[in-house]
Amino acid sequence: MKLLVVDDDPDLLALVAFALTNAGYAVVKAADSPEALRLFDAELPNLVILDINLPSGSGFDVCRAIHGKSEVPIMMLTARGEEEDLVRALELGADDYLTKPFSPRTLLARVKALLRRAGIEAGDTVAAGKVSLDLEAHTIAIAGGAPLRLTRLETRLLQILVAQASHVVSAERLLAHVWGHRGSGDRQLLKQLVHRLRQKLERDPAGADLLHTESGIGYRLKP
Amino acid sequence: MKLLVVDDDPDLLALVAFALTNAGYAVVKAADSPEALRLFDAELPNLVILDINLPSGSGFDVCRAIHGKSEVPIMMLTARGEEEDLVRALELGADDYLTKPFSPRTLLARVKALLRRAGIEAGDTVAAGKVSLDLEAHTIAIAGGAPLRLTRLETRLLQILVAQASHVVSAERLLAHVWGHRGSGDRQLLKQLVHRLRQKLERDPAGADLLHTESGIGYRLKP
DNA sequence: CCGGTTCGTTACCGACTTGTCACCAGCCTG
DNA sequence: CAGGCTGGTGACAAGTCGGTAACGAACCGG
Repeated sequence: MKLLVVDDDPDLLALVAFALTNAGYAVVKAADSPEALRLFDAELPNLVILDINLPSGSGFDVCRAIHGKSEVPIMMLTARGEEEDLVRALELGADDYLTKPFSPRTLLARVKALLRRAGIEAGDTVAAGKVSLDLEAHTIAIAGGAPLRLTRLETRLLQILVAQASHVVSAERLLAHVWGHRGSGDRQLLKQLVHRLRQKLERDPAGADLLHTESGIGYRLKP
Repeated sequence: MKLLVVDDDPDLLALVAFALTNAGYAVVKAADSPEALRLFDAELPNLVILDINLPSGSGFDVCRAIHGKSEVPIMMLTARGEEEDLVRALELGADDYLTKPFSPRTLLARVKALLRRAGIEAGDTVAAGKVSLDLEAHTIAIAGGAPLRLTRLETRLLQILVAQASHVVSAERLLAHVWGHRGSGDRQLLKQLVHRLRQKLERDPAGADLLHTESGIGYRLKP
């Protein structure tokens, strides 16, 4: 998840970037509007945090330019008592705003909310023991071996199994997570999916006995 | 990229300035020849668009003066049936001309051509590995090879792929970025665009296998 | 107006994915 | 032991996905 932060105040810029980096986001920093636009094109961030008070009042221009070329959500930073600017910014396409001063915690909460509202999900990797599941690339790597390609259903199945690593997950829950509340009695689907997944995993010797059957209950991933 | 437009007709001046601004150029406007020369010195534009019919017939003077002090390309605007003036202007150092009336589209094409010919392209480029994408000229150069011309959609597609180089970009996100459809299921557009882009890239041997398919997920650019 | 380019649309093909059925083996219970 | 349950396996059909070709509309530049 990549964020672009634009502010001409170096201290605030560093503070915001620090807070966001700590929260696990990749942060790109810009200090003026030409740099902001250049970095926006080059990095295509998932969200933009923009100070309304850029030198030469060009915060609006940046907002308009970005909103015109992309649907990326934009969060404006404003000083207290600038309601007019705020309204103008929202008209120009900003999606949320934050009044200075603000706490890093508030910033983080708003950023998360905005990302969720925009339907942009993190889609990172999940790991447990020697298995590492990449939800975005739909691959799994076992003990540092070459990544295996997974299908959509296989990825969903492994997602919950890795998350509950070394705990049994009931067939019901697996069915609900992979297929949604569909044919909840349909064990055959699960049987087949597990079968096919095992075949795929056995191509990597280290992954041969990862998937354990707990008879009458469900399945378990042994990491 | 900064352009100086000189015309004594306020309507035409505004129209031309609007078209060029919309295309992303910075535009400086002048209504008469003293102002033109003053602004030329002050702003040092990359290209001058000059009406031949300035009051007191001084369009030629401006042309000569500018051509004498700089190598900047000059485009003259002429009314129909002023061939003599045209020849004189070209002798005085004008590089191209447009006959009024002209469409904004034509103007833009000629301006771009002139800038390219003069070798002062904007150079708003994004790079990743051996590929270098020029967002303004709509060209891509691979491993230092000759630039390939791209269409608008191809450029937008490559922009996001280059920005996320060697990471998978989901079909959803590509669709959203190129067409603006949020979550629209229209994959056929993407299929076609990728197909056409691959054909174009294969004309450069170094670019033959840049675009990788990640089945069920999206595409990836291997730099 | 003409020729070229760009782009959306439809259609078809092959490969992969997924749902479904059939069958088998093991286990438990009456 | 019969019958029912569970889980594993193979096979097949339907659906989906990606690549390719071809047509045509819209647009642009001359």
